Amino acid sequence: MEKRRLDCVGLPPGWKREEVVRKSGLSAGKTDVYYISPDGKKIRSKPQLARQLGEQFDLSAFDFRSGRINHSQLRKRMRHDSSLVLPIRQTASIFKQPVTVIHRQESKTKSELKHGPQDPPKQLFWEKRLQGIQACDSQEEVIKALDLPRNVQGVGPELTTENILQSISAALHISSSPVVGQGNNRATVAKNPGVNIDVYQPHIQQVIVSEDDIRRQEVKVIEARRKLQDAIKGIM
Amino acid sequence: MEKRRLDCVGLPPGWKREEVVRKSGLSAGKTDVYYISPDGKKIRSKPQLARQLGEQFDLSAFDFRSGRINHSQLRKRMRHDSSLVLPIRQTASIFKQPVTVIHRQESKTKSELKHGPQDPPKQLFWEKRLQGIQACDSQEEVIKALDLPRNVQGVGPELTTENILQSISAALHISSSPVVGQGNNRATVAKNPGVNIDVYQPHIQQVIVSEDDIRRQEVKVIEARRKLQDAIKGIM
DNA sequence: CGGAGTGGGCTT
DNA sequence: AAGCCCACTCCG
Repeated sequence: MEKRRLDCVGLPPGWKREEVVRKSGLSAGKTDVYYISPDGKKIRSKPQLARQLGEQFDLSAFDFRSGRINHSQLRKRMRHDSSLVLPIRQTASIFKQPVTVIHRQESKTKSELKHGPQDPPKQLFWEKRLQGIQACDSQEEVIKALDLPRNVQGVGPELTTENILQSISAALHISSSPVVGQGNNRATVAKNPGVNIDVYQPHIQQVIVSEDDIRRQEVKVIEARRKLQDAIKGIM
Repeated sequence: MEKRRLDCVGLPPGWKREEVVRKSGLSAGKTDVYYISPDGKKIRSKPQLARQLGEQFDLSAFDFRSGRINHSQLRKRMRHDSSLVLPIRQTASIFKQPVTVIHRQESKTKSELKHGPQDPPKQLFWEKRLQGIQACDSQEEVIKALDLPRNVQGVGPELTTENILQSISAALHISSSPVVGQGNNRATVAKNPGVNIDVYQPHIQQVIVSEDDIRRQEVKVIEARRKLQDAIKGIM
């Protein structure tokens, strides 16, 4: 029998993946997938793989059948919990990676908490968990990240451009109220993020938009619309 | 595991029904129902059962989960179509049974039919399809049919007490106008049911209600109310 | 490869 | 939201 044994992207080095096609019976034509551990042991299911690898590995996003990290799985989970669930960095491999958990300062007493429906506490800087995850198009080409305009400035500890973009995207996606940035300035926030950060706003300073900015944007939009019209005329 | 495999009332002999409770996972506690065909094949859904049994069986009123003929299904259909749908006898099994179809005499021409919204033709004596179906209480004890008062007399061919009761029940249930019985007498109807029967009325002669009848009924009601009051006092 | 047992899309 | 179906997983 011809078998394809290949190193597997989502797994530690040394692991091989194998596909076997069923040749007869009711399930003829279906394939069974299994994995060969570095020491030659045959693994036939995801639970078995998890047992073999141990606690250090997070297989929640690993698709056993395809052998890849399943991004649609990730999206499914996110829908249920907009602030994500676990303080575990989301990556494109199954290695669990340490992440600093920053607890929000709890100023409320228990009796105060009893009144009204309680929102779960929002983690500060949770967008950092998205670090290293990149969008790609249908051909799996990674889409280049945007550059930030000069007047958009991060507020918070060690924020990369990537972090800031993710923070803004998340705010636009999740929030139903205006996205305006942090009211407090950088120095204040640095002193005590737990108190001085507005968790409902992205980690950027408030951006001053001048009349000139608005006018320039209007010109751009009109320009873009004209180009689109021309393009459509060219097609029809 | 302990399984209850039982012969199933609504199905041909030899079929067994089985209930399995889900023990783990997100759906723990839910039950799955399946059926074992006489040759041991496991059937897991109603469409699959229909495929297995073939055209000879009418599962429209069969409730897969409970394994019974579903009378509430029947009622649901009646709401949409007060004269029922198919010229198939409704029984307590899923076997399709032959039934004599009586077409209503069509005196209208096609051009006449074009005007206004058309009611579907009402079948005469369709209540006969209900023959053999009996009400039962929650302990599955069959509820004894009522006796008819002497002044309630059937009008129509070969009507049993059962037919008449069903006809009256159906009229009370379906009709929004007064239920008064047939205007024409028995002899006239017997001559030509298609013409002389009022399909919107039950198959009974009009009942003469005298002043005396009314007075007797009033006494009965007052008596019943007093007894109910006494019973309630006894409880509280 | 079969089949019990569960997940999850789709319908009501 | 609840339930029905189906397809899949995982282990014998």
